[in-house]
Amino acid sequence: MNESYTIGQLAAQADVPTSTVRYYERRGLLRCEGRTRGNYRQYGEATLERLRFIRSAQAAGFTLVDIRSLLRFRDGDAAPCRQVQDLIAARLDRVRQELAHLHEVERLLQQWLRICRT
Amino acid sequence: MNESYTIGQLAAQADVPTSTVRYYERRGLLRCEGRTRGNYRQYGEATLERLRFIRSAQAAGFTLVDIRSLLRFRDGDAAPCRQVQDLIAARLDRVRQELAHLHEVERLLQQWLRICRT
DNA sequence: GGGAACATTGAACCAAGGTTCAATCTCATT
DNA sequence: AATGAGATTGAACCTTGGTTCAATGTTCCC
Repeated sequence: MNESYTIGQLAAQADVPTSTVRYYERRGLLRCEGRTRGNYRQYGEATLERLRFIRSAQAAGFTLVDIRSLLRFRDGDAAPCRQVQDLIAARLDRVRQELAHLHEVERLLQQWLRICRT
Repeated sequence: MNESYTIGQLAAQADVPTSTVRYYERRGLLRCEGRTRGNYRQYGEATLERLRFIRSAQAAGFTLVDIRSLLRFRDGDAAPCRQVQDLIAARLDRVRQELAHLHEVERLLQQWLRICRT
């Protein structure tokens, strides 16, 4: 029913500190949808969704700069998607490299542990 | 034949900038084995090996602080190894968590890519 | 209307792992 | 001896993703 959140409510819904929400605003990832008489930020559902998207993109390892690009695509319905595909494909590549590297590291650490136990 | 490297030679052998070698010294990971008349740092094989060890431990994801502990063990032949085992085991745990997370991310990105291509 | 809880701002600060700078000195080669 | 490459130092700066601070203003509930 409630059409609008304060920054604290928004932050709580997305499980983020309010300081982080302001930080994202500084970085151009979020904007508040309005201000109250007392100059408090006001947000709606769309921004909550946007904030959750940011967090999942971060969890997928995108930088805030890349996330800004992802969001620009998400905003401009007419964008060619090509750039976004490239971003995602590049990230997927990196993830696969990291996976390979971590498998190597796992092997190495197991070996160190065996050596260390003797 | 050459028993001794300058900082630049050492750095080149390990493929690290000289600034990084000095930084490791500041952080207590390396010490130079002597100084020339002109106050240039002098290093031997042991330090080169040590530097290479630092780089591989970093590649395995240890922080410089943890590497300092690993090195302390490596230095003191009599140390109980227990601490080092714990460090390695902890890192191995983290690596396995990261692997699981990255597999999840890989799945997610593939899905995004499929969506994006439609 | 009073007090707690929450919001505002810009600026400074943090961790990690380095890099860059300025001014000066040393080393190897010609 | 001169020149250029490489070394010395401490201090300041960088990036990324935030957090903390101080001083002040607003809202909500009793």
